[in-house]
Amino acid sequence: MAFISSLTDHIERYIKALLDQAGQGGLEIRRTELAELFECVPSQINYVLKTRFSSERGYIVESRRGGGGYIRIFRLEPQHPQGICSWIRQTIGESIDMGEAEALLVRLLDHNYLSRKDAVLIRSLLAEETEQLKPAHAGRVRAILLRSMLILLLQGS
Amino acid sequence: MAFISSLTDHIERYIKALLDQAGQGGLEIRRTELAELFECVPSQINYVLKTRFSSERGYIVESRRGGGGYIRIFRLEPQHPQGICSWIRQTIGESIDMGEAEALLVRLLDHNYLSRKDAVLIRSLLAEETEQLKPAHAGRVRAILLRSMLILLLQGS
DNA sequence: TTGACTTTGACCTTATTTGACCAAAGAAAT
DNA sequence: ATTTCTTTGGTCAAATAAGGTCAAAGTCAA
Repeated sequence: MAFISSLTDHIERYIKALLDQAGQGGLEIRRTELAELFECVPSQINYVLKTRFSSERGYIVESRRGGGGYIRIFRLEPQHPQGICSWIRQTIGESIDMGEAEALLVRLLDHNYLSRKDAVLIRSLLAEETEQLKPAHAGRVRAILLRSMLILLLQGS
Repeated sequence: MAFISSLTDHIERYIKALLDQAGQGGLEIRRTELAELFECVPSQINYVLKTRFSSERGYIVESRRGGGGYIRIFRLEPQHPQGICSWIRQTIGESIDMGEAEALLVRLLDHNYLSRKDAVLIRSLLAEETEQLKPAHAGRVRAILLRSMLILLLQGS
């Protein structure tokens, strides 16, 4: 951890300032332009994106190659207090059984992060999609499914 | 947000706007005229049709050469007797690759079943959760995930 | 002096744009 | 009826324009 600002820190701050201006809808940049602005190699930009704008940190990055290529950066506004989403990611982990999943749903329901209707739907989708899987595999699929559905509901529009 | 747009993107938007106006019945264009309008070579139009108006994305394109030649474009409504969710289940099936998934998302976006933000989130979750899986397995997980997320959004509260 | 973080560069993948050449369908001429 | 333009649209591959990956080399604090 450097005390003085590294190039990476500067680029990070620059992008975050742009995001502040951009508001909703996200921000679009060209990798080469940004690299020229900071007089660095283009792959430096990828490093900044990977280390500072990861989904764990609440960002989504999409990009396209070729003519008309771009990099888009979206900041997920935490509309629910504290880091509920990172807590969910932590709690679910690699694999989760039905009992743990149920307990998690109940907690989210209790705290009104989830509507009753959505909880019912999630239960039935979890059951439907894992019923024919071998238990060990079912746990991993359940984790992926539950994590994605919850994050989608909590962050989506 | 000022979208970066390639020529292809502009032509795509132009055709989609024409289709919106045209309603049922489809739309007829002259390849050469369109090419002149956008000051490009005629084969550019074929490229746009191939990449943006594929049957995977829900379009039908027919054409005829010679004097009085034309290109007709029809947009298909996603339709299933049991409703959009059944249509989605059927379309996704047991396994789906990223290209098919993207086509489905674009199609739902085109028909306003999905918000832009939700589409971005879904894309990112699909990528994140399948990136370390072997391709064959990734396809099945992607199918499960995409199906669940879409149904959750379309049926939920 | 080691370990984590950063910086660089060589090489790779993908999307778009262009142009030369091909094929079909109607129109005109024989 | 058949052949020969003329008018369209189709195909494909090369050139161009992005962005991605990965590992080696460099830095810096503990």
